[in-house]
Amino acid sequence: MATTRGERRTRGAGPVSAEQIEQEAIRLFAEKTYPVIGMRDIADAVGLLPGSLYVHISGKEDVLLRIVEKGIQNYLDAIGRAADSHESASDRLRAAFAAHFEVLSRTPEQTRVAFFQWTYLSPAKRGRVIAMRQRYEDLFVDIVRDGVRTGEFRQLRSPRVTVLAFIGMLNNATEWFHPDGELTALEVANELAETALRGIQA
Amino acid sequence: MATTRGERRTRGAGPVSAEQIEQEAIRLFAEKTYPVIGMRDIADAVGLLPGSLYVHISGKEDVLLRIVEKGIQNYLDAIGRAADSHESASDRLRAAFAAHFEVLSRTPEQTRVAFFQWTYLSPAKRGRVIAMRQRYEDLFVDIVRDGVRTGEFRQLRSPRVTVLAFIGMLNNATEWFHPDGELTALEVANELAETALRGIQA
DNA sequence: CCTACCGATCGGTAGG
DNA sequence: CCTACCGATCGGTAGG
Repeated sequence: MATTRGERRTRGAGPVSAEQIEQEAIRLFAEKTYPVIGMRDIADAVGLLPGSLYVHISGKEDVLLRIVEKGIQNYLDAIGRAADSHESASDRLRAAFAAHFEVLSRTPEQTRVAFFQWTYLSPAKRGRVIAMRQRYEDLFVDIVRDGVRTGEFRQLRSPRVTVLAFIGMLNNATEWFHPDGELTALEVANELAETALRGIQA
Repeated sequence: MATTRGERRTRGAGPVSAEQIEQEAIRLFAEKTYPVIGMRDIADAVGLLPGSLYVHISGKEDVLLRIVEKGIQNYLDAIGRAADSHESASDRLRAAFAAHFEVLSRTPEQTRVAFFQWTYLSPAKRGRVIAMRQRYEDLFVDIVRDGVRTGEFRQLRSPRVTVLAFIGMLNNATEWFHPDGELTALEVANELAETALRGIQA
């Protein structure tokens, strides 16, 4: 029941920064989830005593908020670039899938926290996160609607449900994709984009 | 920060059963997740004092285990029947999607707990759950492999990745599907099965 | 950045 | 099923 806490960092390894605290928090939250990680676990990981964390951060929830916001922003940036080109809807969807897996392979732990643990934020802090998630969803909605409009994609009975299914597929890949697995991020992205596109092309 | 606890049940509404405790726990875990729900919350919901819960249950984790195991079993039963017929692989995949959404629409909260909160079980109790999840996955793997073997589906570069994507799509639907939404469970299942099948058919 | 500590809350139990 | 309570742990702070 009691978690064995890791050893303290060796002293003299330099002063601790808020950035380092976030990095260790990402690792711990991704491994065990936010509510079961204590400030004492984070303190152990960076080699401070619990109270000393508050020199660098303002509170536990604030650490989570920063991790989540930056984590989603990584996806908005990468997929935003992919969705912005003047290529066909098919090529933009392919590029969006590739961008998604590229970010996932670069930040797998932060992705787990950002996609699945933002729900632990108090209502007051959720607003911006929900808006960011909406923008992320809209990037895909726009591509699919575009393709349907130009006739590149077939008339879907419910474009929204289809997009939610695609996004769910991508989000859930966080649970099984390993950056150092048999297939590279690009290979997995291409495989899934191929199936998704065949599924909706006219 | 502090959760306002619900009121106690009116006394005299009959004795409490383990079944009722599980039902309230499903509701609360689905709403807020296992670690942030206290035994005091569950006690309030069923109208007992915290200590009295232990007349009916042996511990918090045991309640979670039962919810998770029954929750997954619902899917194994329904999808197992769908996957067992002598129809084509396409029809069996369609039936499996329909069965999935039928169970989801019947037990949305238990699904949320079973699919996403089994990770809070201690390693000792995870074994059976992981085995059940594997059987669930294999039901889909078998259908897809079958279809590829008979030439009904195209040669996939990675059948496993494709199946994981389909399952991820279904699992993630737990987050957006509403039983009383615009589309029925069967309509959503058909829409997604259509796209998935077009994606992999030869 | 540490020492020392706060009030609150946790899952669970003894004894009736 | 309640009364009364246990030891452990939680996020966070005062004062240096």
